[in-house]
Amino acid sequence: MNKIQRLKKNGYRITKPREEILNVLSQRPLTVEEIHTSLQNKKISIDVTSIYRSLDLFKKLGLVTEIELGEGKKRYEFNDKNRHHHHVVCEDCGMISDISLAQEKKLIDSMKKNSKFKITSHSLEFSGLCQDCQC
Amino acid sequence: MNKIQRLKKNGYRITKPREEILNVLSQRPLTVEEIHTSLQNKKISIDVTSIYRSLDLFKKLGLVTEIELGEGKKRYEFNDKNRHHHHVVCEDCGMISDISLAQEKKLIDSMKKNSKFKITSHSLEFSGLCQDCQC
DNA sequence: TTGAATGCAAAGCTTTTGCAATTCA
DNA sequence: TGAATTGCAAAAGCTTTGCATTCAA
Repeated sequence: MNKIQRLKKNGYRITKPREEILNVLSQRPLTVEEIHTSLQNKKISIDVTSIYRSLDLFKKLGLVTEIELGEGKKRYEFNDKNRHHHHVVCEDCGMISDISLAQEKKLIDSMKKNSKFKITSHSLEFSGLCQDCQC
Repeated sequence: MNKIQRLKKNGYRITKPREEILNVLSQRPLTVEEIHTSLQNKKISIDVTSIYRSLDLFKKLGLVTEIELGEGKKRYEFNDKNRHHHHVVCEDCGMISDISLAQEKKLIDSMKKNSKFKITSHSLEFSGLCQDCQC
C-alpha cells in the first residue's frame, strides 16, 4: 500500500499540499524550513503552517518519523518500516548519514527485558567528524 | 577536584549565580525553566539569561551535559564522568530514569571501527511507559 | 454541499544578543 | 581598578493557534 492510499484509507483527504510534502520527503531527514525551501524551488507555494499540520498528521499515521539531532529543531523523515536505522551527524558541516547496526537488536532486547518501563521506541544518534572534515 | 575548583582552575570567576546553579543541578536532567523555578523556591533570584550563559560555560568546561529528549527544549545534567548512562522517558507522565547498558560498549566500539566518521559522542534515548502508567 | 484543510496573522515558547550596571579578584 | 559577569529589554528562531476562506469528496 503506498503512502497516498494509506492517507485515504484512514479517512483523510488527498490534497495538493500533502502530496507535495510527501514527494519531497526523502530518506534524508529534513527540517520544516528545508521542506519549505525545497517546495519553493519547485515553484510550489505552501505555508509553513500547513507543513507543520501535515507533518503532525503523517506522524499520527506512522508515515513519518520525527527526529532530533541536537540542533534545536526537529527533522522529519519518511518512515520506511523495512529499514530501521539511525544517524550520524558531522559536527563541522552538518552532514547526516544513515547507519544500521548489526549488534543493535541484542542491546534493545535486553533493555526491553530488564527495564521496568514498557519500551515503545528508542533513538540512537552519533556525532563526529565526516571524512571531509577530518582533514 | 570539585566543580568549584574546576571553574577556578580554568580562569573563570566563582560567582553566586554559578554556585547556585551548580548546587541545583542534580543527576536528574533539568530544563532551564526547572532550574529557574528551583532557585526561586530557594529564594534565589537569578535571571534566565544568566542561567543560559552559565550552562554554556559549564558545557564548555565539560561540567554539564546537554540532552534532548524530544520535548522541544533542552535538558542539562551534571556530568559524572564515572557513570556513563542514558535515559528512558515515560510517554505519559514524563518521568525520566537513568539506564546503564552492559552491551553498549560493544555496539559503540563497532560503530567507531566501522564508520567513516570519527565518532566523538552518541546519545541513546528510550521512550515508553513507566510502571505507574502501565496500569 | 459540507466538513476538512489551507493561508494568513498573531501569539507562545525557548534561546540569544546588546548594553549598561554590577561584581569578583 | 578593570575585566568578567549579570540583569534587563529586545529580538530571533521554531512551533502552535484562531479564524475566515478554499477545496476535496
